[in-house]
Amino acid sequence: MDKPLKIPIQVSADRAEPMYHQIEVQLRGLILSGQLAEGTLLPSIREFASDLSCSVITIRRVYQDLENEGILRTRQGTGTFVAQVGEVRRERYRKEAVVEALRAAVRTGLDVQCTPEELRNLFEEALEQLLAEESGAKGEEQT
Amino acid sequence: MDKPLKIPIQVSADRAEPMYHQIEVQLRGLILSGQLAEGTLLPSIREFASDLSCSVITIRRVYQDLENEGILRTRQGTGTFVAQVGEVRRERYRKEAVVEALRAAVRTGLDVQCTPEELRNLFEEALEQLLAEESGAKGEEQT
DNA sequence: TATACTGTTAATATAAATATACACAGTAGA
DNA sequence: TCTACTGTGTATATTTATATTAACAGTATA
Repeated sequence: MDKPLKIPIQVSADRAEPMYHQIEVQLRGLILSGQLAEGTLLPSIREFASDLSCSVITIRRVYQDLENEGILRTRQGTGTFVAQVGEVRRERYRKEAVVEALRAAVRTGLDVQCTPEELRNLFEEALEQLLAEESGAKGEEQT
Repeated sequence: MDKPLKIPIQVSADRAEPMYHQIEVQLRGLILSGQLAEGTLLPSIREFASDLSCSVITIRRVYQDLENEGILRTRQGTGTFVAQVGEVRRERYRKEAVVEALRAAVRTGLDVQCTPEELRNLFEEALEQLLAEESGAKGEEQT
């Protein structure tokens, strides 16, 4: 049995975003980007909860949510693993949340009578800006 | 003093989306699209509440939220009006909600390691699909 | 001024989201 | 088997979001 590894996740109870959601987003990102390989044993809910200074139940919820999404597999008494999702299904899961968010945004735009052209421009702006922020943040990490 | 007009808004207590939010989205749309002209007197909170079969407080919240956004102006004892926002400011208000939603969507995409190209494609897909749905719904209204 | 409209405020009810503790049950290995 | 680990289920606390009532205060006008 593989040794469970330390998961590089940062959460803060101060943020408005609930703990379980912060964890889900980051863990999902690690899995769908391939940084956590299929079959990887995750920390036990107690160990992970201790690491992140939160309740066992919160981790339990995260594992359960991601299992329902199909990207984790869990067995009582044994542990929780990254599921054996094929490349195709992984792509689908990866896109689902994004598509949902994009649709919500577009819907908002149509509600206030944005034209398609206008929406494309605003999208491009947002994308450029966040890409810039991200590369900026990456650079600062090394400081 | 102008006669307050009937506002064409449809709400449903059955939907998961809260009442106040349904009303806000639609009323904001009517104002920012120019269908409700600047200076227009809106129904009193009691009359509007009666029309929509909801509480006075719910309408009150809507008016207050939109006043905080700067697109309504309200005076105790007199009524609530569409604010005198210039074309420039109206454009800004109109875009704000959309930009926020788009940024959230893009952030989600970057979280799961989408490439910019991929996000552009997904955005275009979502836009096309919702445009199709909308024109479809418009057509059915006449049935 | 009287009255009949406006919006306002405070106190409260209800439901949903978030987070928790603790007792329970399955699994693996000494 | 015993022990020490896994996840599971129940019952509950806490907070936030949503919605409400009823008494209050400003405004316009007959």
